[in-house]
Amino acid sequence: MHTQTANRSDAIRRSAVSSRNAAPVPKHQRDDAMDGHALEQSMQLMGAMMAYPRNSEIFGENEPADYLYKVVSGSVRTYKILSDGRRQIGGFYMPGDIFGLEFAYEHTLSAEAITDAKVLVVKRSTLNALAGHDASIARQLFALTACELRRVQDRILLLIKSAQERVASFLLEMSERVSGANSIELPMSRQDIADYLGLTIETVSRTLTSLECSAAIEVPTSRRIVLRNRLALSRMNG
Amino acid sequence: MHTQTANRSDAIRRSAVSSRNAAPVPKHQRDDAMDGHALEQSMQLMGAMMAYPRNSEIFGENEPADYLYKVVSGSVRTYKILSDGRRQIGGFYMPGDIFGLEFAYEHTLSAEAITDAKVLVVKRSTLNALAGHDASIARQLFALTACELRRVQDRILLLIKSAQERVASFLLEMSERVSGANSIELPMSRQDIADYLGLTIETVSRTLTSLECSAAIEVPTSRRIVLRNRLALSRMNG
DNA sequence: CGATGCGTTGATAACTTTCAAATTTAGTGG
DNA sequence: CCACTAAATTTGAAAGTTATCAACGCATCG
Repeated sequence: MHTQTANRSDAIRRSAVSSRNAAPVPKHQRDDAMDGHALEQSMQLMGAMMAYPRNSEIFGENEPADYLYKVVSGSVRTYKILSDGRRQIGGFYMPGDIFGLEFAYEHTLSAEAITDAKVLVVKRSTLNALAGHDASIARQLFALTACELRRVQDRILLLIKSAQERVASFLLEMSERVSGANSIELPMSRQDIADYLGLTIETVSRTLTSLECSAAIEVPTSRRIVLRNRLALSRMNG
Repeated sequence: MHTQTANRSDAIRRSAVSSRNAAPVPKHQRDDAMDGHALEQSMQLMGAMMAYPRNSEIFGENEPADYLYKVVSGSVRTYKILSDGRRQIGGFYMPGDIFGLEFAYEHTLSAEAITDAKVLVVKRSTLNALAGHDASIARQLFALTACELRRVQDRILLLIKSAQERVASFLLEMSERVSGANSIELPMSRQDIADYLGLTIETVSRTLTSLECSAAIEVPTSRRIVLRNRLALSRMNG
């Protein structure tokens, strides 16, 4: 089923690159990237730590994609502004996630800090050179790319579904990525969520209310969401 | 479904023989990788030419992604069946196009011949080995991947738009890819188009009718479409 | 305070799907 | 080659979903 694949790819990405992240990664999910933390260590070693204030730009569309980025703290969104003014969010990145991996010579998206964020920045050419010497780094870069592609494909599957399915999928995805626990602290606004899911903020808000009424979730504050009935949410994923 | 695998290994053995008769490659496919035809030539040389009848499976989801495929004649669709029975089409591939480039160890999509098709099949490991020796091949593989990723991202942008915008975009895309001319012969059914755009066949049909009424296109037969007003179609793209 | 930004809620309109039926096209056997 | 059946496409009417427009509540911050 669809949820399965989404969760799986997330887990792979996180297991490959994240270890300072508090959330423990179940063992079976590690098997996909067995060659340890070579990439992570390299990034720590060669990377520059940068601090970005809330809503500041990390890179812009059409800039050369010379760097790879790893979120250390805070969170990040990538996005694109369409000619009609609408904004499509490409993805959200949490501590441990790697972004900027667009596999082209220029960025096709812009990136901004959602909250104040610390980001490790590494020159791509450096990593490529390392990959030439260390096959485990090459494998991890390959695995990251495969994950990114799968993530984008999963989003396509998401976008052909109903509003309720999209929101439910989003909550499950965030739960996996932020903590794995039932209580989620969302770093992003309703508008961010709407632009990610291809909905309006009103529809997102109404859908959350409706999920709350059906006892699938609780919304103590607008940024905190508690999953009360995961099974019900999963069933909505088609 | 399973005959294919048997045929495949058969054909691979007599690979060098059958790869002589190559179809001309559309120009746009070349533009993406400037370092000549190294990759193309390698595929011709090392690939096995396979013939797939209409609607037959080329590979299935979850099979190991050991091969790369290049359409020589006919056309191909990749797709995924969702748990609710809906089908999402991942992409259409025309002569000259390369598919199966999913950048993971297993296919995440299935592939079928839309029409009777001839396909050049090359072992991925062979290409990787070649890429190790010939940087131009490596560059072309990289460029292909970047292209594929961008195509998927563009589709996300498509899926958040209205039915009219999706159909208009689809027609312009097909025009680019099939011939560049205004008259398009579509190899795929309305259902294929609908599953590609995340719409129903009725909506696709109605939208085409409406575009015809507004004189943007002509539909002499259901499979042939003539673009009468590209500008109008482009404007719909947002 | 009053202003401002964010989120929620309501009413209505626009759009897309669904279900049903008519029409055209394609394939098959006589 | 025609007739016939099956499949694909188009069209219509009704229902369902989401967007739009407008108003309201609720925090935060000068």
